Amino acid sequence: MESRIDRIKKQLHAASYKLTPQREATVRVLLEHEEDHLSAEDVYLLVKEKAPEIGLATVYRTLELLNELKVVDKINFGDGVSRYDLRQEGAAHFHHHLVCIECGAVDEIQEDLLDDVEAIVESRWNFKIKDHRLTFHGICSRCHMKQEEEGEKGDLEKQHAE
Amino acid sequence: MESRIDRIKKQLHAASYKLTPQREATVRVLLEHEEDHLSAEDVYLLVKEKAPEIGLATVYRTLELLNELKVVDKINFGDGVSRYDLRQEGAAHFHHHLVCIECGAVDEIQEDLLDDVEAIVESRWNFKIKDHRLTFHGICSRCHMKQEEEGEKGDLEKQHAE
DNA sequence: TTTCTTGCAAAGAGTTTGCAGCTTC
DNA sequence: GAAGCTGCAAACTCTTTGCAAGAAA
Repeated sequence: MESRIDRIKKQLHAASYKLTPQREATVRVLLEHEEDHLSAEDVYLLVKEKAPEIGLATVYRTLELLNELKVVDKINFGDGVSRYDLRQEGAAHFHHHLVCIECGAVDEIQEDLLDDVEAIVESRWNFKIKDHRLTFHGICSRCHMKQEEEGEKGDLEKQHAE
Repeated sequence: MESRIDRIKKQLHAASYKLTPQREATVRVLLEHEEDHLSAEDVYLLVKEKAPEIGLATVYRTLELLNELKVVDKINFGDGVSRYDLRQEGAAHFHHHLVCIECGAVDEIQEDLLDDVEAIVESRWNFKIKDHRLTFHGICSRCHMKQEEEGEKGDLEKQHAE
């Protein structure tokens, strides 16, 4: 069976690039951290564990390359660092993100949800959409629950104080 | 009648900040370029025209301050520069953007359009939305039209060649 | 051989910070 | 005169680039 890395290799070859050991190590790190939103530095440190001789510049160049080939999407959550997110295979659109302003966690939404909105934008603004970025900032379910617990605790303490 | 700058002044005072001449000049530049998406450097150069002695650091500090007070929103379109966008007065949500991948133009969408999507996200992911960022990347109406014209021109040239 | 790729170090770009001096209340 | 604010320069962070050496076709 053809693995994901084989398919990426083919994509590289199709664009006349090679899958060098450094590039392979980088891709493997991305595959192993598909849920995360790693910065170039993050990727570099993880790749270094497998290929200690790799340089940060190579990681940047590889990520840039993968971005060109649309294997990864480069995204910025406003903290001044670019993050690299593996695109779902065959996904028509880039997925969305939920960024928690309490704990910093980043969750993904794979569902598109934007079909209707995009239809409106394309027709009303006569804008041909090629890609999108949608990020919600707010409080994730985990922090939400934690706050409710603390609220109850507070209530209990108040009761004790009475 | 109370002007927009007066209201911003009040907001500053409410948070115990002053509207110094430098801050006022910066705010005025933002008001005069409400349609644009200026970087800190852009703002700096424009403010310099009115207040040549101002320093870049002051502009950064002022923009940071205005961002805190939610007078402006800081946004990043992926070109490695932060841009500062005046928030519509009383707007519940940050507006959306259309970034043209041909000419780089950035247009704004003031309509919310995301109500339904946000309702789904809040209930299905149990995520309390506080803010959002939505940007579409694609071809703006102007470039679109230009391309069609060129297409026609191309067709004509083909006819001549025959 | 020729072309592509790499690691290193240096450079670049954007942003933040330390600090002495200046305002303002 | 205490507190806040400013301009300047230096520092810092993230990213890109030049280049000589190395690997692959």
